[in-house]
Amino acid sequence: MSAALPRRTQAERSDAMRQRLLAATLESLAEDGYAGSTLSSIVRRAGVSRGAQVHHYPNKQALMLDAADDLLRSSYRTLGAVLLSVADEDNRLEMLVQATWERLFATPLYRAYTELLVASQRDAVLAEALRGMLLRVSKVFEPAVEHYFMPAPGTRENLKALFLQFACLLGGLASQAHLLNDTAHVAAQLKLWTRQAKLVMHARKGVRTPPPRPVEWDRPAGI
Amino acid sequence: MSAALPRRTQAERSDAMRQRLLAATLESLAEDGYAGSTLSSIVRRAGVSRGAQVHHYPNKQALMLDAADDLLRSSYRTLGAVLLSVADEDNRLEMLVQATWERLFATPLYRAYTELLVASQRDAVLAEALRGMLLRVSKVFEPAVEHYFMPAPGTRENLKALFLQFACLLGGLASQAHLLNDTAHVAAQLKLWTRQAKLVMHARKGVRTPPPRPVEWDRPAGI
DNA sequence: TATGATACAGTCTGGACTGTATGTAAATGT
DNA sequence: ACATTTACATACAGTCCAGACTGTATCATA
Repeated sequence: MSAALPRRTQAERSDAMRQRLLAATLESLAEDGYAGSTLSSIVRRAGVSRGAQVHHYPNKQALMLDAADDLLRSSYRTLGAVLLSVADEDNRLEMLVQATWERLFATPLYRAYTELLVASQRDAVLAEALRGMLLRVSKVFEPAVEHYFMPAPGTRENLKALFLQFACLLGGLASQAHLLNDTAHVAAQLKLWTRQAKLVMHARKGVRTPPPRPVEWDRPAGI
Repeated sequence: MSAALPRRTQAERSDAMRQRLLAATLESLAEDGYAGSTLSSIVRRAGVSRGAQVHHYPNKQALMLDAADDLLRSSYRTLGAVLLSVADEDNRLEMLVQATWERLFATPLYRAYTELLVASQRDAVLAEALRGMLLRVSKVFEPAVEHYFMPAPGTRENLKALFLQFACLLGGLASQAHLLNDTAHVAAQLKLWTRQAKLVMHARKGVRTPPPRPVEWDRPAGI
């Protein structure tokens, strides 16, 4: 009976299908890795046919590029939520560090990102895409940092460089976390960086409003 | 004529063949990635036949495990050379940081390690092998750190944690270096960490002898 | 030097994957 | 209502890979 299929419009059908495919792709990247994410396994995971995928994405690279875009977009939104969540906190830096780790780096989505990142070492198109997306993310993240924090008086620390260090540290930590049999190492590392950062920066007093951010990134998908 | 083949012993033949296969495997890992390193491509790169590989390694995983062992062993030796090279330097920390980056992390060998690391997320055997090897490396590196450096007076910094941070930072940096179009970022990050580390530690005065290290790791190959 | 063991070479096959080609249903425009 | 476009489904073709298999050369030993 067509009660379960209440006559969707073409755009709705396409969007829903693309969504399912992208979600399945990111899941598959996190679980099975880049090479293990075959088109067959992805459509199986998404519960759709092979034809649906080939209709929306002519080849594997197109699907991966769109998945990367979706991933970065989603991460941006999470980052935004994290930044909002620390807006009125007192120990803002600790909260930011912890939340960034828990909600961004210690997630399946970051594992998917790792796969794309490693694959981008041999795929120039993917590399260029990731470069552009990261640039857009940082273009919004860095003002947010300046919005919330300032160099400690007497220091002239480059906050951008400090947070790039933070990102690299968390990335390296996440990549090797499964080899460190003691999970306390991670907590210790987060504490360590927080302590170091506090030496050269602190939260701006009285700032409780979220930083500005471009609205177009809040839309779930599509340009 | 057998002039070109001066009657090698069996062990010599085997060792030479394994060496060629391992070198080709690590090359292939760095260039073509884990999934791209097929047995066919590896033996082609090594210039040997398919039968040679299957004789020495019953399956792909065995080859990869031995390659990982060879990689870690080689990295250990490089690390040892780096530590020796900074033995009588005045600005020891800067030298150590720079040399570790240039000779360890900014090399094809580290790219091969990255591939193995990512693959180990889905290969429990490989993960366990890497874990054990890393443990052995750190068991030697950490005493060397204590040998060369000490916490700055007044601080009670954990040098082990600090160098784990260093390793994670360099790892993350190396993984994303190809996306940072400005190579100055890397140099800035190395400087930044050096500056931070100097706040809490410094080189031991008068120490010019290399740290102790187990001899068995100096042998080029084999257990 | 005869015999067995080891090292190496080349081929075959079943399976899996990507891209393509063709067929059907649903939605849209007129 | 009907033609056309869009969305999806299924079948197929060509390629590639890992492991198995068979054959040959080289070495060790007695």
